[in-house]
Amino acid sequence: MFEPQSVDDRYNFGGASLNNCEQQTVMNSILALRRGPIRYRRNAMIVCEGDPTDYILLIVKGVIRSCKTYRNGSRGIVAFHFSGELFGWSNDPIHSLSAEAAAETLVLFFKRSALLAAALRDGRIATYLLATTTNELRRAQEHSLLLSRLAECRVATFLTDLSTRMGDTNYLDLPMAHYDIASHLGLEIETLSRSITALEKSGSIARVGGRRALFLRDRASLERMSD
Amino acid sequence: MFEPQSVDDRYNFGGASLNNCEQQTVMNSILALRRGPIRYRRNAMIVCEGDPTDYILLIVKGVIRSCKTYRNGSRGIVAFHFSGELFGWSNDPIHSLSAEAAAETLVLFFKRSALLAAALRDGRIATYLLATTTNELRRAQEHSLLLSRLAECRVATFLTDLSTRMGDTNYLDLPMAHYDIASHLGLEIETLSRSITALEKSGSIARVGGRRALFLRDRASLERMSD
DNA sequence: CGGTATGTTGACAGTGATCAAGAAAGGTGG
DNA sequence: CCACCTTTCTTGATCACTGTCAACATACCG
Repeated sequence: MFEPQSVDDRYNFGGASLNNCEQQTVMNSILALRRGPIRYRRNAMIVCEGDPTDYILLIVKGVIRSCKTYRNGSRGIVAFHFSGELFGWSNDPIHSLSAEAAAETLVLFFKRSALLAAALRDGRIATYLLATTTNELRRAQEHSLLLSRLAECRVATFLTDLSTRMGDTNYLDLPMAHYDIASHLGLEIETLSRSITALEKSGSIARVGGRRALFLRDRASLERMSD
Repeated sequence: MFEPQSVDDRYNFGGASLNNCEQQTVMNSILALRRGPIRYRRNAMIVCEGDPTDYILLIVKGVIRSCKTYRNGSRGIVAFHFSGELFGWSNDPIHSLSAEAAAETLVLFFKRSALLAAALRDGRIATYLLATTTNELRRAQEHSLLLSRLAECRVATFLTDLSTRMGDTNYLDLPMAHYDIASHLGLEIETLSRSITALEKSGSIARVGGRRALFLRDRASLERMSD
């Protein structure tokens, strides 16, 4: 099941509040507990709502959507997670959300109990986990604010945030499907499509090539919509 | 400025993943660092967006709204915080959100640097902070899901959640103004008012007395809307 | 007892959802 | 490499939900 592979310091644990040296030490302590990686194909279920919270995930490569499925089959996407992000920490014994591969994805696993024990022993590990969770919280808060705004603004903000998060070039190759983006933004895909078209017509963005790639032509105007 | 008062174990640090005994120890360590409490009148600004994140807050009594103010003066409310909740932890040097009293409120303060130092020294303290932050994250996630649903459903869910959070009786004296609830739910106050009226007409809730108190007459039907 | 802040109700407009059709991209097998 | 099929995306027409504007009612506060 698990296929170990060499782990080097390419792994970036995004945004902890420790200094680099400490972060390195913490990272090594944590990585010593790893299992995996495992590869998932697009749309594969990685963690299901209701599964025990025995493992924490670290994304090596790809994109995961964290989502909830309603009775009627519709899906709400709480967040996307990218390479280098650690998530799935919980206080409860079972997951309240599913984690699914939004694209081809490679994932490392960490036993929750081992991490917790390490955290109690070494405050730096706990502090590191606290920092990543605090980051995620802030993202969730900003996202909930976003959902009260107009469709075009939600899309513009999503695009600039995504671009920043993925390396800050103005060429943006959307790694997930439109229907995933739409769910995440609380929109239908038709509205998402229309919003993209509107941004294109206003000159803020341009479609590139045949695939779902975009060029952020006027980032300032996109960001102006987000205030 | 700070008016120390006796601190006893009435303070409940809501939802940590430590056992009771450990939680008690941690609580005492944390409380030893307290400053305050300070009293705030309704609508008073406690922390302003952009303020340094030097202090963490513990609500002794009352309700705080965590919110963002836009250029046009409108306000988005990310969350409400109640008695016993600790919040305001951040990775950044400045707050991204304001904290304002949504009702008469009493607050204790903790120096962030002292808490962080204590957390690095004692993994249980860090783990405790991690648990409260994880709770807050989960709430924020569920809230963002809620915002994609119909107005009446948002209101129904808000009411049952609030009732549960405030002690689980079916009499619910709303501690904050309707306009705060509306902002929190991404609605206008007119829509909130209409939704409450609709829930009342359907028999799920009833208004009580002259003040903003409600009786959850059919909790099951309210919860059925939330799936 | 007024005066202000807050909440309710109605009429109408605007945004986004839904339904429907078609176009483009990606994958598969010949 | 092309034909064919499926999945994903785009566009249009219509409808429902919520926002906006306006008037009024009620609670709150000196």
